Amino acid sequence: MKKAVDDEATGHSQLTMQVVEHVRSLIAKGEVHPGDRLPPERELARKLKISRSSLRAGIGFLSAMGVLKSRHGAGTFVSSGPPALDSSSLSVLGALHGFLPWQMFEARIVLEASIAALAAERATDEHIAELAEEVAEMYAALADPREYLIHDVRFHRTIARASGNPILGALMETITADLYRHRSKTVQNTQDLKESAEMHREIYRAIRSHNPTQARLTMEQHLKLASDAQKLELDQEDVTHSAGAVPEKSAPTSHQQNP
Amino acid sequence: MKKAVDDEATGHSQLTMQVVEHVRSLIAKGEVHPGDRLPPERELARKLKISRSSLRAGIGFLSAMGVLKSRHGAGTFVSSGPPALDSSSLSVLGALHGFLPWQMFEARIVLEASIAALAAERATDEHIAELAEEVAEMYAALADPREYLIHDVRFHRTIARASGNPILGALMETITADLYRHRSKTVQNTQDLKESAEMHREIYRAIRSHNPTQARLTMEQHLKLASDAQKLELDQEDVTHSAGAVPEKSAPTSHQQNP
DNA sequence: GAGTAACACGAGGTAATACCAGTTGGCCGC
DNA sequence: GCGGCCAACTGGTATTACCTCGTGTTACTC
Repeated sequence: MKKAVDDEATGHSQLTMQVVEHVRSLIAKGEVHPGDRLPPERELARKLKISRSSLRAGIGFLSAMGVLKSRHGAGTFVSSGPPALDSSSLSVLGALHGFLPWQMFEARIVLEASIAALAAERATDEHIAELAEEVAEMYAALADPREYLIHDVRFHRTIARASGNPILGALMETITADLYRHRSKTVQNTQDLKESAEMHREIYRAIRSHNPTQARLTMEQHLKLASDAQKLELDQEDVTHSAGAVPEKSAPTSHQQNP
Repeated sequence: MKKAVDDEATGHSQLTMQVVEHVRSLIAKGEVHPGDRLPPERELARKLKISRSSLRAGIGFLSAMGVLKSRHGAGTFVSSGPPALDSSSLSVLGALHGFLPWQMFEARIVLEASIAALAAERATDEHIAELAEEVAEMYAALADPREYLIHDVRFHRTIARASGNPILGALMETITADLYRHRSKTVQNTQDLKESAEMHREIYRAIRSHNPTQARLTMEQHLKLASDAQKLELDQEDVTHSAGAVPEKSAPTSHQQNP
């Protein structure tokens, strides 16, 4: 009997897919939930009647796309949190096809603007209340950039949830996860944070009044500013790293992170 | 209150990442191009001073995200064609988090509409000429659904290229690839195709006249219709497959995503 | 001589096994 | 009772052997 759900020319071997199918059904049947630990590899391999190597191939596949996470010595766990592809997906794909930073930013803006518009249409009172809370916390954390960032992220995630479309949310997570890798080193000054908080408040208001157009616009505006700030960081990093390798204002044509 | 903002300890083992890095640099340095064949596993393993198992873990990782494709007996190849994540990524992720078909369609509409808008801003004369050609071929293939589909896909891909943002293009490819899996069985009748061709022509005209708003609107309109048609197919498939198992319960768990 | 069938070699796929390296928690000694 | 140590888990890596599939070559047939 072949359940072969997904043949396709992808070339993934059958056993690997069998593992994927099994894990999928485990979750679909509610036997394991996000955050749960899977049975140990040796045991699972015995149960599936395959070797541990093959099982590991399947587990590798799933963790490559962010569905599973293995912790050495502890076990293999189902990812919790918002759905998202593995952060390195885009990064590697980008290295292949030469994605440029501005394209990354633009993709994020496009996605989040549309998400904000959807959220303005569909947000429930609970969502709006959550957003209000996060905005408040942002104002309260103006002096603590690390704390601010937490609520910043939560704000955007809440909007994604309010949009009612987890797929768009997942794509957003995938992109931002890649973007945040460069960040978190340099912290913004209080000045910038205040400005940022105000923009978040505007976005919140647009969503609260269920005005998609306004939500889209303010979100675009917000992210454009944020992007510019981050681009500066990137350039500085570049200068710091290459230390005179390339003169200023070098062609941004090869800006991918490259050790 | 926990400081949840994911640590994103991806958990990918070092050796796996070493392989990823190596392949990445191979491509970055232009030593291999899309479509090329990589050295055999045994040889690569020797060169990287790691075991074949570990190498295979890395290769599995890369092919899981659609960067490499292994063909049994032939070798391992770098993916060619437009950049895209592996089609099964979204499929598996969707199975886990319960993505619904309409969300898939909506995500596609959002993406392609934005892409069309960008394309209207940036399309070069060459792009526009290509689009014109594809539209013409669509009209010429009204009687041959299979041929029509080819040019349909090409039309959308050309727009993605014209948008100047390969990242958005990759996301689009990822979603549509998943969507097309259900399709291609049932072919549309000539009636529908004619209508479809006309809409493509309208999109083309909006892009040619560099009118982003119009391009976005017509693209949205087009995809909305296409989605409706495909939803019907899906429903029929459902009925066919489950044969009266669950008649109308197409949405078991409305969009929940966070426990 | 042209076409085709069989073969051999090289590639990835799977398996079995041993051992390495973090995690965890219970047990023992102070 | 408390703290540190050790043992039994866990996943991670390495080694080896063998299977299956592609592909190019060779040899046989017509």
